[in-house]
Amino acid sequence: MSEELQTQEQILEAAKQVFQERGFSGARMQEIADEAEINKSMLHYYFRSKDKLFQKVFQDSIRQFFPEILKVLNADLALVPKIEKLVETYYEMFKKHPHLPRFVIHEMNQHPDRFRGFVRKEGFEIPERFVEQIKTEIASGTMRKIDPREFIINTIGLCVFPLIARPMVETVFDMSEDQYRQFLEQRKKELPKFILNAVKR
Amino acid sequence: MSEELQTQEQILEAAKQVFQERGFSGARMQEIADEAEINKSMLHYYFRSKDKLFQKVFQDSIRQFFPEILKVLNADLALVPKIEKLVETYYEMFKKHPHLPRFVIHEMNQHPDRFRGFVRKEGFEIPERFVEQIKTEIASGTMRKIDPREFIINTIGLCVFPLIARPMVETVFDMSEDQYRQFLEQRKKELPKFILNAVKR
DNA sequence: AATTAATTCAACCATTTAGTTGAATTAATT
DNA sequence: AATTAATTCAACTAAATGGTTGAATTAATT
Repeated sequence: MSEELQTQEQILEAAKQVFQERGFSGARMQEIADEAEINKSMLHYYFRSKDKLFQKVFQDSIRQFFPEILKVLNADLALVPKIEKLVETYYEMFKKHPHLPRFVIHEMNQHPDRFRGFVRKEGFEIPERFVEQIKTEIASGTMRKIDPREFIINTIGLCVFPLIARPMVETVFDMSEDQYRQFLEQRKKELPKFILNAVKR
Repeated sequence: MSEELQTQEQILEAAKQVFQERGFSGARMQEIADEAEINKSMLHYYFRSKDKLFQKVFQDSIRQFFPEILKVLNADLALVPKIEKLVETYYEMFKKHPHLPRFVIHEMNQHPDRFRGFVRKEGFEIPERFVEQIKTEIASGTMRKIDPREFIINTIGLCVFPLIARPMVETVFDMSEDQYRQFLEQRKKELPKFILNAVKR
């Protein structure tokens, strides 16, 4: 009894790591079991099947990914500090979960309907307040006219892309691991400038 | 003999489709054979193994992806028409190969060293001329100061992200397939403005 | 037409992998 | 201490999947 929570947590942690790194079809139950330092049959004892376990991990991943970003987007902050905080948030999240964004992107494309259904069910609010904020900024002339959806997608894309395309970035610009990390640090300061300049009047 | 090229081409076309959609680990040799309307053993007759076939498809995909973009980046064009052409090129490529960008991103992250080696071996030139162009623009004061690498990554990221994150875009903004396509069309005009504005002085 | 070479495929094999089971162990309860 | 319930695992099964083979067919060459 005392072990239950710990074991389950251990499994989920291991499953998260393996699934996020290799994707559903690339993941092996044995590898998850090894990672969790338990027997393979425990996975089925706790989660019934690979698919069920994956589902749980995927949903947890989305719950980790979306609300944190949406919270910042909808926060009660002026545009400039909001963008700065958003970039910061993304890069902190990446440090802890380097495979998370690519994992979500890959798997939601494998099962778009399942993804859609889950997001709907979970009731993640659209970044409504942020859309309103953008409209207000445009109306008051502090921001040039732009479709708020474009702005949001651009902002998130700019945060995510260098993370999921890491091997390309390192290869094309001939960076070592360390130079890449350094590049990201520099980027944390530069990116808000880029985004804000793009919508300045 | 007369069939050889046709069959091989058929296999490659089918393999490209299946691998790009499902990834290496998600792809099944049987599905590729079905798609190519041939027997499964033909795959091995022509390509020896799943890995060899995948390698070929992956390399062809990169050959399709990189040089076309690099050609535009390094072209002898002023900044404004160059960015416009780049966006146009990306969106045309996506229409023909909707899974290509995500496929390359996913697989290069699964085997970054293999990717690195291949890009090196293939000798894709870094976008040197474009880097020079950016430096010149900055020096002459037509562009604000920015690390050319940042600018290039931002530009490509902005092109690619809404394509690979399609289910998210459709879900968050509650779009139908058709609305998404329409959104991309609109975006083709808006994106160059965003990029150019971001680096305007 | 006969011979040779290239091409195709149904049936098969070997390995991997998800999933099961029942006995053994451990923990909780009486 | 005895009983009951929860937990763990080694060994197993069933199915999926990559890969092979050899005979049959088709095409090219003489």
